[in-house]
Amino acid sequence: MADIARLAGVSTATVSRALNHSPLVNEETRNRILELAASLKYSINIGAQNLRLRQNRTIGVVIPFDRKSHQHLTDPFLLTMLGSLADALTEQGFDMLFSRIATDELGTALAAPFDSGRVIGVIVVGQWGRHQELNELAARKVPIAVWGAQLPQQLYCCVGSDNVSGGRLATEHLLAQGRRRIAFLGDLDLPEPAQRYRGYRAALERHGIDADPQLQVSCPFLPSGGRDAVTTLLGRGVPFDAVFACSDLLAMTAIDSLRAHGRRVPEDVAVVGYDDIEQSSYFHPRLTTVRQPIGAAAQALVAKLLALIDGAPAPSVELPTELVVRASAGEAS
Amino acid sequence: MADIARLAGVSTATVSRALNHSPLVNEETRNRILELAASLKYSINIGAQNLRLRQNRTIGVVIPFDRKSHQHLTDPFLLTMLGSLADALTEQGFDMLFSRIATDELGTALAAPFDSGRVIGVIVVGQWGRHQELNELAARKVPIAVWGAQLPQQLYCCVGSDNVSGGRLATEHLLAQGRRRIAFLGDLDLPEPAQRYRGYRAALERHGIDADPQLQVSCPFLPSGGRDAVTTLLGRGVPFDAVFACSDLLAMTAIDSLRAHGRRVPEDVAVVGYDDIEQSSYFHPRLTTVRQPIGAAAQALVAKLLALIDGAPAPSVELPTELVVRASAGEAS
DNA sequence: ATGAAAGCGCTAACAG
DNA sequence: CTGTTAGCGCTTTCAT
Repeated sequence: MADIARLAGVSTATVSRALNHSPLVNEETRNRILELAASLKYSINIGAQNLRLRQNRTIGVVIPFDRKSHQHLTDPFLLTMLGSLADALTEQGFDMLFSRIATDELGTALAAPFDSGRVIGVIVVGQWGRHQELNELAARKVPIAVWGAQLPQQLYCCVGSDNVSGGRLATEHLLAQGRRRIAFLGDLDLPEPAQRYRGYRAALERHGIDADPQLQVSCPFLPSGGRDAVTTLLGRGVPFDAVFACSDLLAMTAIDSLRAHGRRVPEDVAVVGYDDIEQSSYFHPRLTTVRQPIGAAAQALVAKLLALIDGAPAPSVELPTELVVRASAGEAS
Repeated sequence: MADIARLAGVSTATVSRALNHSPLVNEETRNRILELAASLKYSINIGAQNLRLRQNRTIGVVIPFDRKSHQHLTDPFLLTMLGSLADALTEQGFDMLFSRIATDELGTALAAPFDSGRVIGVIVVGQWGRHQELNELAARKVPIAVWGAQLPQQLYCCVGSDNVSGGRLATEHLLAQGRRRIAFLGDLDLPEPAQRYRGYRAALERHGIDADPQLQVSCPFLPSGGRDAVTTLLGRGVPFDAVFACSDLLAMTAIDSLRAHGRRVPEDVAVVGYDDIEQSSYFHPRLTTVRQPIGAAAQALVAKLLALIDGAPAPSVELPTELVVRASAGEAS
């Protein structure tokens, strides 16, 4: 900027004003400065500007990972969420600082980019069993919006889908297809699968069916999850004619594995997934699944976070959930 | 920092030194300051620090989008690349500033985060037909590493796979399966598909087969691409017994569409994809595809960019390409 | 071992 | 309309 001031024969203050399109500066001068800046490919140093203005238009996005298992980021649901968040943020004129943090460091590392002034708020995808740490951040007034499940005593703003009714929807559909031995795939230690399980239980109960604990198998949201779950299920020797998986990734890998074991889908085993990622529409058989509106979720997360940053209240929301009937669980009922 | 200085009864200079673990400061004083900082959840303002130190550890990552078609970021290949870049960057201790830019603005907008000092280098995923603009940036000494195809007169550092041999590999495999009418799906206006097409042509030629232009269909890397291509192909009424698609996304949506049209894969039509995204291994039929090592690619992009930033030379590289034989094109030959 | 002071690149009173 | 000056939060000589 000093260079430009010298070349234009004015003070840096004038250059600053011109660059910011202040009406105070003479049009001729402004044009001269603007041309000069363009020809030098000069662009205001945002860091210095932020420092001076005490502002910032960068939002942190964190997708945690589990140190033990989840080395790489490959779950299509998470990836799609990331893409949608990028789109939503771009649309609002914010930059996205993306980072991955190990779940066991969430408590300390999550707020670092905020405390150090790099971002003005953080979006976290998933609770990862760190409800308490997230609550502490919210209590500290760190602007934070989390994708996940609503929990009791939740201080932080949470955006999620209606997991209980999602679980109910999926199970009711399977029951309507005449299935009675419905396996449940998902990690009950995580809030979202736990709520979906409640919906699953409720639906069974409504039909007078006892839930068989042998049909519930815990598995992480990983590609190996569906495969391992099927192996476990088969190993237990319990009969089952349907599977409700807590994510489409799990559903797809389970289907692949069932097929490898000679079970036809949906004839022998009907499968319902959760998420409705794009791939579900061209997977074979096309996946029947509980739709989570990812695009809307990303928009909501951004909107909530911006509200929080503005000091406005941002109550948690549960996005409506919807069953998308395709082929993997038999025809529409 | 001023607060801490006051509370600790020292100057900000000492606080700064203590926080940076300078050996110059008395151990007792340092501990007092460190504790104070921890209890206040204080963390150095990175913006100010960067300004003063004239440094920065943020890298820009850009995934362009085509204004006309590609509204949202859903291609699993791109998403996986993004995830891998995030992992590679995190591993090296760099932050990632992610942005989406319309292809028609690449020339001007790509360097903005660099010129404004927000990032010290940029990774661009895909050339998007903007070879010239990318060259100009490189000529301007903007540190930039691009995922794409090597082209004549390329000034920028490019990391890509060996597309010609990839195309050859895929086609040879199909030929070895006895297929002779091989459709090619991909946009020849883009450098990578164009190179893969050269490999395709070379393989056909080696077997004394004339390439039928009716078998080449242009389609963008979108979910609708494979479907539309199949419709076009069927509409042309030309017989075909195989498809080589320029991405797994295209291959999968093409397979879905073929199935909808009553064609069995691989019996009636053998299909080979390109990329080897994770989903290919649990798609049905499991996809035979040309593997692009995405993780290695991300590592290479980061390494190249860091070299460039250090002022070191960073020659372009072509990563080796490999055929992964699964089920969508028949048994292994 | 610590403090005073200057300055990184920018903007906003305040004068003129 | 434009220049002077102070200061955003930090680090680093240079003194002491």
